[in-house]
Amino acid sequence: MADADKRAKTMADIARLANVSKPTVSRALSNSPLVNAETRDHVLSVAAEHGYAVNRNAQKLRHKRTNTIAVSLDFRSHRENHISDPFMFDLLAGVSEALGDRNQDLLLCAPNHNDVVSFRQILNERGADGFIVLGQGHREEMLKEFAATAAPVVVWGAAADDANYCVVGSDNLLGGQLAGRYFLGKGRRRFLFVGDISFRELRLRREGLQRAADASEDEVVVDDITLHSFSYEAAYDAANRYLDVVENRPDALFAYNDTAAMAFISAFREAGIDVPGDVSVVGYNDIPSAQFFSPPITTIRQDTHQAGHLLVAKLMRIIDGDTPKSTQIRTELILRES
Amino acid sequence: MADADKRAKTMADIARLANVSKPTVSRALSNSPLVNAETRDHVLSVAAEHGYAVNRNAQKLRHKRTNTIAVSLDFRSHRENHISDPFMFDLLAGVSEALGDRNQDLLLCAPNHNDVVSFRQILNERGADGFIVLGQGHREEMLKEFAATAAPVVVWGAAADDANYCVVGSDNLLGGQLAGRYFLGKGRRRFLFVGDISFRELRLRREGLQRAADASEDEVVVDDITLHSFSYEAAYDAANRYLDVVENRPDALFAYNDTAAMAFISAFREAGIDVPGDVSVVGYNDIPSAQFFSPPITTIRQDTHQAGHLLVAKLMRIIDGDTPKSTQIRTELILRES
DNA sequence: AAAAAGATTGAAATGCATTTCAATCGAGGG
DNA sequence: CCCTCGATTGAAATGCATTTCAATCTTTTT
Repeated sequence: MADADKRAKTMADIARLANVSKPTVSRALSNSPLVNAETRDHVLSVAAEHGYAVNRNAQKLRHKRTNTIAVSLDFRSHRENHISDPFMFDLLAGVSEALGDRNQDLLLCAPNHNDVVSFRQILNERGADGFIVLGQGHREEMLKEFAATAAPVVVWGAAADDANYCVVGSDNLLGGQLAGRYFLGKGRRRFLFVGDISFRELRLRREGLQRAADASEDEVVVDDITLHSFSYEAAYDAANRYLDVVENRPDALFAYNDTAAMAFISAFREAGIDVPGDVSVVGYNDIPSAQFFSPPITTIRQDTHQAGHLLVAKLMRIIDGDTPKSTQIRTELILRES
Repeated sequence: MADADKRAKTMADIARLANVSKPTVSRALSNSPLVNAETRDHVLSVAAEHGYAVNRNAQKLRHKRTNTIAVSLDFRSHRENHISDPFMFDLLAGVSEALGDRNQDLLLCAPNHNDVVSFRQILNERGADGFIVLGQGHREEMLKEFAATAAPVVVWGAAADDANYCVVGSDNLLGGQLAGRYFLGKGRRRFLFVGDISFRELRLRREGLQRAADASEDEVVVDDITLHSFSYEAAYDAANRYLDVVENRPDALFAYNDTAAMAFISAFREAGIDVPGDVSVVGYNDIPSAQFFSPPITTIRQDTHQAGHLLVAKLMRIIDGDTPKSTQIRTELILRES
């Protein structure tokens, strides 16, 4: 408190004030056994008294490690998505917590371009040790190239068989199977899958649904609607166009996320189709509004907390030179009224 | 691509490869007029060829500025809030975009403790130029102390008259007035405000509601329910307890956010009270589920995009030594069915 | 043609913390 | 009593980019 001088204190200042040398201060602060206990306590008290804090940039420059992890989040798709999907926010919260536990800084990035150069630049220029990529996208090839530049990276999503990078994601196949079994249990036999299967995650959900259908003794058909936008409106429009042309209406609908499920339910009801009377519906992600929608939506929930911790744990191992395997997180069906 | 050497290139490497000195490389990269155009192009091409990127840490060390802004976000209250309020996510998206535009890095922080030391530490140790505080809280005193340490900080919320720091926030007073006038227009005369007025923002919303009531020619009463938790359940329970004891039921309800509005509507309906027949309801924030709730909720929307840009613009001015005034953002009533 | 002004460039210093390596001191061994 | 070892400490080097200041080379001015 007795600091008239405005300039921030440096380690040299503390050294002078404590009558020791810079290396001793450095060692005291890092709790090195190379410094006498008394000396260390003295230095620490002087440092505290003057409110000294190490200059992280100098520290990062000297160490080759920055203890900073870049997290890329595609806010644009969030905005586009009229009814925002809070799922990514939960994931971000999980990652933030996990990084905090490990004393790592979180650099939040919204890359302008989805190319290797942009990603590589973030790592190099912004000075991050590793990269966590959240948010789906058609980026498998790009990420493969990126990982090939020896970039420590972990991705949220679904792993390709030949992926050269580590992926943490939902058990999409199981998610689809859970939905399918739920439908079968309700006596449903005409499934409809809504989603763009050019995304691997969604293709797997579709595949899980199919497997459940194939496992049934009765004949079960699975129809598809491909959506090319993530917005509520796009889903709503697609639902209406579908209702105009469809011959045999489905009695079960599995949507790639809760937003799309809501859009379809609204369109169905307006067309006089009852949910859950005529059609059973299952969504994905268990976003908060799912439980307050009318009817409350049966959906697939993922453990975002676990996801955040896994993403971080794996990335740290990669940075340390290890090559951890991809993993899928806990995935469960939340039974509600749809 | 012809780099067998794994070690990242330094500026000295590029200087040698381009047959110039380090200062020339530095100037070429920063587009300084102090370097000949031809020389600059040559250096740039050599740098690009070898995939060189400046070491941001060395750069930050040398400049006194880090071009990094710390953003604190209280994920805990987000988790507590059972139905998550995507509002903060929107705000974060706005801030992220605005920082990106200005080429500033975004360091996302979830401070463990709400004390000056923790906040100061983030600024000093993490090496950020300034601080954006998102998320409400009882922190006015702490932030005052924090700002008094000459910390460049901008806060999302409501400004106290004697605040020594810059605040950007909703026009809460107007928000309350809009709700009140909406009720009056529907012939409502018994208002109920739901929220904890120990938070300045909510106190102002309550005050706006009161002013609208006072401006009416008829007699209008305003009742209060104070919630001490932000969760959906807490609001739902409070609604039921209220219904047990209340003598004269309200005919208009203004809730501090959309989640609480939903909880009250659910409780009211279960008690046989019709919304909007018996009671008109206005929420706050216009979260996505507000429009899909049954009935779709009339609510107060804030321009989060503008908010993000304002927060950043003001912070940059503070860092440059200016002292911008606090501001309120656009606030409007979204008419729906409640 | 000499002098002054301007354009380019580089050597060395700087920012701050960490690390290497050598120096010092007292203790235990022979 | 001399020597070696361990403990403790500090001087100097290091990491990388930027900045100051002086040096060199061109032009322009008179």
